[in-house]
Amino acid sequence: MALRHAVLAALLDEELSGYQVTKAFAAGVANFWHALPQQVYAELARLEKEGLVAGREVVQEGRPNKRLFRVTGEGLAELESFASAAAKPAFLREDLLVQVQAADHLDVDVLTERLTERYAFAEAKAALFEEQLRTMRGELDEAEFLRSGARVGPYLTCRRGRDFERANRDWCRDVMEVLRARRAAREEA
Amino acid sequence: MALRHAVLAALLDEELSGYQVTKAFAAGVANFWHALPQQVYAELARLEKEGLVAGREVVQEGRPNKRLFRVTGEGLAELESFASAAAKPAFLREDLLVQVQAADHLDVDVLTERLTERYAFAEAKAALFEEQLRTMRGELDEAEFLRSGARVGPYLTCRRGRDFERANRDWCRDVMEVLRARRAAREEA
DNA sequence: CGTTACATGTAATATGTTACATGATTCC
DNA sequence: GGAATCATGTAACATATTACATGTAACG
Repeated sequence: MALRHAVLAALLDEELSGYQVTKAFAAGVANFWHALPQQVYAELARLEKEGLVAGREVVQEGRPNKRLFRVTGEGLAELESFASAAAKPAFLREDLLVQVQAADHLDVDVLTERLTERYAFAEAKAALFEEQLRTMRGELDEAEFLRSGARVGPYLTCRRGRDFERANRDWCRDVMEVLRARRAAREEA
Repeated sequence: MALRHAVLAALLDEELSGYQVTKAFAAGVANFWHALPQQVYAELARLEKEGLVAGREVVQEGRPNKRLFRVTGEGLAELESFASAAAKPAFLREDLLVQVQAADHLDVDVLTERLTERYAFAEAKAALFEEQLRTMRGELDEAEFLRSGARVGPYLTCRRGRDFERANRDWCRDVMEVLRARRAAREEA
């Protein structure tokens, strides 16, 4: 049970609907956790039943009504106890790394396609995170924001996401270069 | 179904027992995939039934007998078709990021403990990967190995693992410094 | 007039985790 | 004498994915 904590953390600073939490998991939060809409809705229902979040109906016109959730005192206590326990080590799962692991047995052109796609994806995601960071900073420069900004948690995790995607991008570039050079060497021989 | 491809990729360059594959998933392979022994044994059984790997019994004295597995032609074809399809984007799951996301609502000392633990873990893992890289390179320097080494796939994925853990380590250090400075500023006021 | 965004779920299936089970050998 | 390594699983439970279901409104 750990999705619950990711959901609680996402709801800490603002009231959000299930739909918005879902969006967060598809974008920013996805940087450290991943979940499908169905899981988010199910988890919110469970959290509400257990009193860790409280929902309120918001009637809308022109679009479906929604329910906004906020973290309760009990929810915050749950997060505190979660933070007291040792974190499980990270858990990375990347198809592309499996494919590169097998690189010596696979077609270079096919792999290069995959690496090119991932390069573009990483670049786009890094840019998105960078924009979110700019928005959070507002008018302050980074050092000043980190010193005196109201909330730095989401900023620090977002920065990790940006750097992660930058590293992915650079790695894709390097791997493509290595595969290209090895092919050139083979063709010479 | 993707664990199967991670297992196949791990078996590409050498014949391994289920136990050894398990060890690989606990160490190096864990850098891009993660699985418990039970899953590995179950997956190997399934792969063998489907003809993607072939196992052979090795009788041992002083220790239990074992079965060594190698990838078959069909197994390699399966990997090729896996590489032809677009890779799913990475999938990161890190408790500590959830905890830092909530940093502004949690106790700094508790979080610092978590960050210190993770810092040490990342450092140790990066060192382990570095050692594996040295072993793979042998006497060659990196550039030469990448140009002319027999198999570079495992090297390239291991390098990504090393850099990932180095980035984690640096991030932990930076986050602790930010939290420390903010507390100092608060205590002054 | 087709697609995307908004908004929320259920049901069936696949995958992953936890607990349990066994038993010899080597290292501290 | 106790823990770790070698070696392989089964069974029960929890979590995640895929497919399906519904309906309005804004955007191009």
